[in-house]
Formats: sequence, structure tokens, C-alpha cells
Amino acid sequence: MKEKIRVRFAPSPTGPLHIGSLRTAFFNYLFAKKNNGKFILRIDDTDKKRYIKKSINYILDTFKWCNIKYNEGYNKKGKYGPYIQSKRLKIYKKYLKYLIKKKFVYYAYDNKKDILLYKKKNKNFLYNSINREKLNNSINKKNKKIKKKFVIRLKTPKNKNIIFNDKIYGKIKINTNELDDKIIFRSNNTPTYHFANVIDDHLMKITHVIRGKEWIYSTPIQIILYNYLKWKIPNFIHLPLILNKKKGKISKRFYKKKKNNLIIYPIKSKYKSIKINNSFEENGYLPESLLNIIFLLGYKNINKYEILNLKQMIKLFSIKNINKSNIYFNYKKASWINKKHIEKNKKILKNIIYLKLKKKIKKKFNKKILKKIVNSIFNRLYFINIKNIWNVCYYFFKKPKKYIFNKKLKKTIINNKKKIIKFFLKIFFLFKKIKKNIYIKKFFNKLSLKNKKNFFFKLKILRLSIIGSLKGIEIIKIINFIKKKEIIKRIKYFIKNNKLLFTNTKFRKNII
RNA sequence: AGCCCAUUAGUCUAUAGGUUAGGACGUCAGAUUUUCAUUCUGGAAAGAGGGGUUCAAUUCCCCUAUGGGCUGCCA
Repeated sequence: MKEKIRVRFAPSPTGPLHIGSLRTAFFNYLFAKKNNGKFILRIDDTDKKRYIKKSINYILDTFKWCNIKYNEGYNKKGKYGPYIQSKRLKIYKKYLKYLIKKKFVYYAYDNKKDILLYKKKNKNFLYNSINREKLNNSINKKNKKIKKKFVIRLKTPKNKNIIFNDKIYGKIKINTNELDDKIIFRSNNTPTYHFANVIDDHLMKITHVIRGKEWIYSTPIQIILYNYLKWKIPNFIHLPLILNKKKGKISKRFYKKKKNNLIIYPIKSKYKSIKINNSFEENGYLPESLLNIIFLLGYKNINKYEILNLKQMIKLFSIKNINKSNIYFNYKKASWINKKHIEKNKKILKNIIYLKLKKKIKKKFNKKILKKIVNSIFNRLYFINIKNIWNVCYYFFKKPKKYIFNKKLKKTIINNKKKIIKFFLKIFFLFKKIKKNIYIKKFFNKLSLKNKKNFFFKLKILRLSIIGSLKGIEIIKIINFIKKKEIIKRIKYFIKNNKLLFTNTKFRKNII
């Protein structure tokens, strides 16, 4: 009978979860889904010093936002609980006793300062089989005469090659002489990660350990523990890391230290203790497209289709297709992927955009026109957040303060002042006398037949005067969506505020 | 400093020893759209360097370089 696949994501609550960890969680989820297995969420909170309140909540919020569901774990019922390590002390102690009895571990009474000194003297100092006897501070039995604090360290064997087969990296060989006798139990009566992790993974019947590559070097320590306990060693799958350009792996600490605007966190935080100044959510990324982006990172996508929904990702997922090398995040590709997902969800998103705009405008605005505006700006949105929505359509709601154009256009304007003013006057005439848009279209059509180049230029000027920029939706739509009075106002304002362009023109006075 | 891992265009990736080294994003140019955006067409752009093995190496081996990880009573 085939063994039931069980995987776990085991974050430590030391701050918010970034995309690197989200990717680890997601790949665990995908692996479980793909293989009809179970996905477990365990909280590895053995480090009390670095504990940050509400970290767990942030993780749960992120899972919810992304639609990642776990079968067992924190806040859920399950056979193998509790799923939070700080509540499992009794269990750890039981196995610790066994290890002490078998002399696989030992008490160490060193001063921290002494060890630091050794390390200063010799950079490559290791607290291992070679040194532990020299130091003379370590013993197999608890020494009741010494009142000093002690820790419990793992006995690493002398000069043994530990070999394991990583599902991504292949055969990895590490000699035990390169390993420290890791502390597995602290002086404050708590287990460290390595110990708690092995116990829990075994008791929770984890079959595949999928985690970041930074763990590869500590895998042999865990294997030694598995061997001492005579337990079956799970499959190891180490994922390559996502890097910041030239700044090392993405980490909470890095993000704190250097004020940078790189987006690495999925969602915004509801909690005071979790401070995030930028997130994918706030930047208008859709949950599914963030998963798609993460999925594609360092992934051999044999299928040529890159825009995938959750179902498709589950179908396509395979450990074999994960690459080995480090990954640099490409935000431009990410925004393209997001745009494609936006296009896929047109109906729902249009309504959301409409509501967001309505909220932003505050004033009463014609509903029909607002809906039309949403329709016509939709295909130029890369992100669904008010900042980006506003950037694409602000000009419908307020007159321009600045006019952005290039030197070439400036020259052409100066050379053709009279023509432009004439053109504006014609438009005023049309707007005042004829209210129907059909006639305006006809007028444009006539103009376009006369001289195309000239006409293009005139349209650019018209656009510039109305919206202050050369970029925007179709000019006819702009005219349709803004009230005629307002357009006239704006053109006049344009001429007034660009005296340098329109000096000494008779018509200028006429207009103003 | 030691150990572990990686290295194909700016970024992600294809090639299971034999290809004009393919694709995606980006970038540049052109076409369509009366202007903008979309869309379409096309261009530039890569095997880190040096040795082997082989009839043949991007692919296998070694060295160097570069990048990353680990060397915490952090996880």
C-alpha cells in the first residue's frame, strides 16, 4: 500500500511572512493537493526572544487571501496536535530522556564567553567530537554539584559522511567533522528547532519535508537525530531561494534594516505589532496572480501557457520541474502576469473598480458615464488599486495643473499658433451650437480628410489642453465623458497658462 | 576562513552529447487604431573563464572566477 503523503509548513512567528516563505507554503500545498495528501500548518515557536505578536494571524490572513487551505494544524482539529511547539514540551522531554539515557547527547557547562573566545582565536572552531573532550566541560550525566547553567548538545559522530538524496539537488554529502554538536535543549528548558522539528515531523507522520534551501546544511544534524531515535528519515526537498539583487536572500531582517520599496510581503497588516509599508495587495495584485507569479519563479513551465489559475497550477505542479539555481524576482513580468489575470476577471473587477472610483470622487457623478469610463480604462490597468486606477483616469475629474509634453511638440505649437487657435475656436463654436456628439465626429472626420499630419497634431494639442498629458483614452471618448462647458473652460485655461506658446496672437485675446 | 550548492540574453526558463541555442517578460523598430492603450509583425540580446574526455560538449569531469547558503542557547 502506498504511504499517504503528508507535508507541513512550519513558520516561526517572528514577523510577517514574505513571498519566499509564501512560496514554500504554496509548494507544500500544491504537492499535497497533487498527490491527494494532507497539508499541515505547524507553528515553530521555540524561540521566545524573537517572538512577535500577531505573526500567526498575519500568516493566517495571507493564507485566506491567497485561498490556501490546510487540512490540519494550528487552530484546527487533528490527531497529532497540539500544532504549536510551545505546547509540546512534555513530548520533547520524553524523547530527550531517551537520548540522555542512550548517551547520544550530553550536558555542556561552558560559558558563552569562552566559546566566543575560542572562535576568535580560531575562525574555524567547531564544538564537535574533536573539541568537546578538550574543553572538558561536557559530561554524560547531569552534575548536581555544579550549579552552573547547562545546555544539552547532540553528539555528532567522528568523521562520518552523511549522505542524503534531495529531490531537487540530488546527492548531498557532508562530513560530520564539519558539523557542530548542536544545542538541542536550551538552558531555559526549551528545545531548539532541530530537535523539536525532528520529533514533530516524525510524530505528525510527515513524509516530505519541503523547505527553503537555507536548511540544506542542517539536514545532516537532523538525520543524525533520526538515526539515534531509529526513526524513518523523511524525503527532503529543498527549494532555491529568492534573492534581492546583490543583497542576499529575502528576509524579514533585511527588509527592516534597509529602507527599500521592494514589495516582498503579500498583504497589508491589520496589526500594530506587524509593520509593513508595502505589499502586493496594496499594490493592486490579485491573489491568484500572486500565486501564479510565485509558481513560475524558478520553475520549468513545459506548458507554454504562463497564465494559470489555481486548478491548472495543481495539475501542472511537479517537484521535478523546480530548478536549482537562485532566483531574482522580475517585477515587470509580475505586473504583466497581473494584467493578464485582471483581463480574465473582467466582470467582477469592473464592479470593484467602479466602487473604488466612486469612493475616491466623493462628489456626485453621473453613474452611466462613470461606468463608461471604467469600461474604457479597463484594458490599461496593470493593478487593481485606487492609485493606479486614478492614474489612468484622474483627468475626467479634475482639470490639469501641469502640461506634460516634449520639445518637438512645443516647437510645432509655436510655429502653428494661429492654426491651433482657429481650431479651438471652431471647437467652441461646435460645442456651443451643436450638442450632439454625432456632429463632432463628423467634424473630426472632415478635418481628417484634409490633411492627416496636421490633423494628428491638432488632436494631440486638443488632448494636451483637456487632460494635460499626451497619454489617455480615445479623444472622442474624453470629449463624450466630460461636460462641454468644462472642456471649454479647460482649453481656455490651457491658453491662459501657456502664455509663452501663444504670445501676440489676436485670437488669444478673443478666447480669453 | 572552512564547508555545501548554483552558473544559458537585463530577468525566468527549453535543450535528457549532434539545433541556424528555442520560448516568456522587458527593450528597440515597424504596421493597424483619425490621437493614446491594446493587438500584430520584426530586430538586438546568452552558454562565466580555462583545461580535459569524445569524431562531436551548453550538456560529462577538473580547476579558477562569480553568486548564494550555513558555520547562533535564530528558525
